[in-house]
Amino acid sequence: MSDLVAELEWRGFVHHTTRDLAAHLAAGRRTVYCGFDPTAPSFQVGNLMPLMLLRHFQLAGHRPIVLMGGGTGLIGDPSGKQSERPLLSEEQIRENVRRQRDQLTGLFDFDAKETRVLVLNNADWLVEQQLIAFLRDVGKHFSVNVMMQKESVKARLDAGISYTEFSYMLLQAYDFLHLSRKEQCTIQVGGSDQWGNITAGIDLIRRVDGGEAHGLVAPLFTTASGAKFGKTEGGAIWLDPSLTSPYKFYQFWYNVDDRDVESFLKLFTFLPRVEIEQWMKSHKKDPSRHEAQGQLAAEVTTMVHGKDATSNATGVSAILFSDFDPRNVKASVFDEMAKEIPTASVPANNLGLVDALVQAGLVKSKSEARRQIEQGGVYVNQQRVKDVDRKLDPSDWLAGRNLLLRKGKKDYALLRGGQ
RNA sequence: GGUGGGGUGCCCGAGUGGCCAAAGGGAGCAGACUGUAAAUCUGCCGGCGUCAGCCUACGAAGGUUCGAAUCCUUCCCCCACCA
Repeated sequence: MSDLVAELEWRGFVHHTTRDLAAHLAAGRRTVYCGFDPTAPSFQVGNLMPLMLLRHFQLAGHRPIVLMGGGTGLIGDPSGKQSERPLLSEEQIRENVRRQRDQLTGLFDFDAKETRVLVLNNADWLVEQQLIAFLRDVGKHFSVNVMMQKESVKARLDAGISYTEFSYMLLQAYDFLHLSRKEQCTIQVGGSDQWGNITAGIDLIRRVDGGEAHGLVAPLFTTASGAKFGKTEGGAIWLDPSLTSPYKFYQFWYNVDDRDVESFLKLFTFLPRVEIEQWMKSHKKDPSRHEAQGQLAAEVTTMVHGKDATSNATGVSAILFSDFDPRNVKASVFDEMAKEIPTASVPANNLGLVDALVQAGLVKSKSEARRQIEQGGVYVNQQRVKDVDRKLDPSDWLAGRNLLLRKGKKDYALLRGGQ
């Protein structure tokens, strides 16, 4: 386990660490945590990076703690944000915690004897915390002057920051202290914007308990094209299959820029170094085969959604992106598609194509639907349609009740209706 | 508290009485090219529509005017300098 830091460095997880982290890890089994504020009902691919980090620690023989921010989520972390965020309701946070918790199942080993992952919720110790006691026991160890120097605060001095968000750092520091006492946790990991909060915790542990603690932050992630990672046309890519279908999820990874595949394979799969190097070798020889992307997509989809989901996604992808005639597709295959691509039930008769596009969710408004048709971006059963007044008629329904709508190159939806 | 500057579409930003659904850029979408790539080029980019036009929009609310993002009043918020 001594070469964990080297392994993480090679994979690109290390932006910054405390000085003696490697020695600290080499000396024995450690407990490491990462916090996640439940600001959404699901994790998204952006959260995958710290989750992978924790999992690497677990694989290397350390014990990971996933800390759900049921308490800190009520306050709001100013780190990396340019403006004050609205407060989320308590019910919202509770619901988000519940849903995100379920997504951890496939990502960690819950059964290992010594290194079993621990999932905690800081609402359990923060919500009941008494204000006066907190200010006396914790607040006294913080210097406002130092806090003002932290990037998360400094960046907000112009735009403004509420006292609530300003206090966030103390809560996160206190979490670390709490976990170091209750769970002998000595390491905290996170994204690079968490560095200030992590060192705040390390300082607190040293001041209050004279304890030693460490931190590691991953680099801020930017894709080759400069776009924010994890966002596509439709918005964020979620881990929850009801928000982002496994097919869409698979497609997200399959479409990764050539220039990014290598770092993605390192960050988001557990493939060993030699294997990644092999994939990259064949990728460089002929990028057009999309082999590395295919491998990446299969690995990540399997990790998050399981083997069956991956084979469905590859199956549907193979059909949709081949030169196929939907007229020859069997009803059972449409049934498979229906599980993976957006599907809408519509009346069978006399529905206008414009309305169909809206109902299928491929466009936001009728105006946009018309525009897309006029620009040649709309296909009914893979046939381009340029007639804005086109109605769907009985001959459009395949295998009884299926109609494949497409907008642009790769945006599909299935309509079900017909007789 | 005082003085000055400012709040425009997803973001940045021009626009100071009609020609403004609002220049330009970015983002996004579509088309061509291609490898379900990148780069590039072209088009689109508030909603509704029987394509004539209608509705909603330039911090908020009122007002002046035939007519306002543009003028006036009040209010809210931000920035700079001064105290």
